[in-house]
Parts: sequence; structure tokens; C-alpha cells
Amino acid sequence: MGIDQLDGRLLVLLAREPRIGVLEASRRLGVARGTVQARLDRLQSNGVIRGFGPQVDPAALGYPVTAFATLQIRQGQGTDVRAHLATVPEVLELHTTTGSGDMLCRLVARSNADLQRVIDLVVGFDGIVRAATAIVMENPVPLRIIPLVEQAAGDGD
Amino acid sequence: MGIDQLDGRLLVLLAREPRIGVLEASRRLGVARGTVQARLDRLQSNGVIRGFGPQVDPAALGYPVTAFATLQIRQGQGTDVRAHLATVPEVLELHTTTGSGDMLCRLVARSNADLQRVIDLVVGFDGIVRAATAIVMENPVPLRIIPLVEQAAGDGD
DNA sequence: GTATTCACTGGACAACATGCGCAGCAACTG
DNA sequence: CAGTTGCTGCGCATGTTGTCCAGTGAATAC
Repeated sequence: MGIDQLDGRLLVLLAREPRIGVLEASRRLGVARGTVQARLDRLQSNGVIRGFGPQVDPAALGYPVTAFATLQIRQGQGTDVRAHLATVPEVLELHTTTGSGDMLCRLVARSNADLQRVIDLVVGFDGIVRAATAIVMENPVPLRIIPLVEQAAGDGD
Repeated sequence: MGIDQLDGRLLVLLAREPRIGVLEASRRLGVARGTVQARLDRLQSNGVIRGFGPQVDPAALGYPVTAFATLQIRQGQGTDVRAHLATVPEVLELHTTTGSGDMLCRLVARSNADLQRVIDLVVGFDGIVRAATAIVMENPVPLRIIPLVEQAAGDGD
């Protein structure tokens, strides 16, 4: 576990210019192509790289409204609530957190009005006691990983 | 704006098997290669597909602890706080939300003990009045987009 | 000290995918 | 009706991939 500097440089390079191939990456990094291939294979079997799926923007799909909902769950209903939320497409993410029976989920909706429908869908379920929703207005730091990769590659390991 | 069924099938296919190329995708979808290429180009210039960067797992990088922190910001200090949080690698994501001067951020840390250091880093800044942190225990629904793509492609458009 | 293992290099090869352009065709629009 | 748009099916030159191999240096084991 852990990555070295070459891994870090490779990850940052791929994050910045995903379209380059193994060959171009090896040129940029100044190492042999086989090395890059071996590192990539290792990073993927390590689980460091989960995949190269397309990053889809929900806003461009017609869902420009994002919200976070904190849900309070009735004791013992956690499994049912999880299964319920997994069936709602607008639930992009669900976490269980510290605090008795609390969950946090990320929602998207077509509009503020549509958000009401989504919230009703989400909380219209027996096991959910209470829900608090915060609508996202701005996203000053979009989901990122490069700074963490640089830190992980730089210091430790 | 909006995607049709072919776009949807293409996105789902790419999300499930990112390594396949344009040619293989065209074979699977039963359309000409040029069509897939044109759709991909359009989806990317549309902004529907933001990119194909590697999805890196912070846990595999040595940061297995995730937490969400709700921050209350002093009036007028928002810009400074944003700039401050952007410099902290462990802040993976930052949103401003409804509620006077509230922000929500996603944090990672090397351990529960290390989380304390990260939180101190985050809240040890003038403009932040109060912080509430929820540690993530489980992640029943990891960040996903496929169900939403299917819904966007299926009904409306 | 010597043997073994490991990671990286630099090279080679065939197979494959890509970017590109083209003509034909169907559906829609003004 | 002519113009536009999107899809098809084709070909080509080029670049990349997957996969070998032998050689080298460093670290580790005996």
C-alpha cells in the first residue's frame, strides 16, 4: 500500500490529460513504456485506480440542482432504507455516518421544484424519521484527487 | 441539452467497460464507428462527459477515513475560506449551501486520529465560526451516474 | 561471497485501433 | 424542391497496443 513518486507523477499526468496513451505517458515521464504499463497494471490491481469511466456532469444531463440530505433512520431499518435509496436514480451517493442511525446522501434534481419530488421520493419511506436538506449553491472545489495524490507520493512511502 | 437513447447506451457501456475503444463500442451498440465517434465528440463538447480521468481510491492511497464537515462562515469571509480550503489536499470537495454562510466539505484522513489534524487544519482559520463533522462509516451507494443516465436517456430528452 | 529475485531498460514484432476523408442515403426543414 | 443533418460503410496511412525478449543494476537471501 502506498505509492511512490513515479506512481504519483503518472496519476497526475493521467488526471490532467486522460487521452494520452501508455506510450505518450512513458515519453513524458522519461521512463520505458514497459515500466508505465507495469505501474498501471499494479495501480489497478492495487485498487488505487478504480477505473477510467467517463466523468458525467449531471447538470449537462438536465439535473442542475444538487443537494445534500441528512437522514435520521429508525433503529433497525437501515438495510431497508439503503435498499430503497439505491433504487432512486437521483441519489448519486449514500453514506452512513456517525450519529445514531444517520445517513448522508447526495441528490440531484431538474429544478428546485423537482427537488421537492426527489425529496418526497427519498423520505417517503417508513424507516426515515426526519430529513434535513441543504441545497448546493456553488461548488468552489469540485471533487478532486490530484493534491492528495501529490501529498501521498511526496512525503510518506 | 439532453441525451437520446444511443447516447445513454454509449455512456452506460463506457461506464461499465471503460477500456473498450471506439471501434469495439460501435460493434456493441450496432452502429457505425463514425457515429460513435461523432456522439463522443458531441458529448464531450456538450460537457456531458467531463473527461476520462482515472478514478482514484483515497483509501488505497492510505486515506481510509472519510468525513463530511459542515462549516459556518463569518459574514463576508467566504472567499477567504474557499481559498484556504482549496490549499488543503485532504479537502476533496467543497460546496456552499443554503443557510447563512454554510459550507459542506468532504475530508479524508489517514486514521481517526489523523482526522483530528485535518479538522484542525480546516477550521483553524479565522473566517470559520463553527464546524460539525460526521465520520463516514459505510458507503452503501458509492458515487454513481448510470441510473441517472438511464433515466435521462429513457424518458425525457 | 555468491545466488536469487526484482524492477527497469531498450528493442522488436504482429495485430489492432485511430483519425481522416469520401460517397450514398434517409429524414427533416424552410 | 433544395438544403441540412445524421448515419452508414468503405478505405487508407499512421500510431499505439500487447507481448515477447535479453541485458543491467540494486537489493535480498543463503
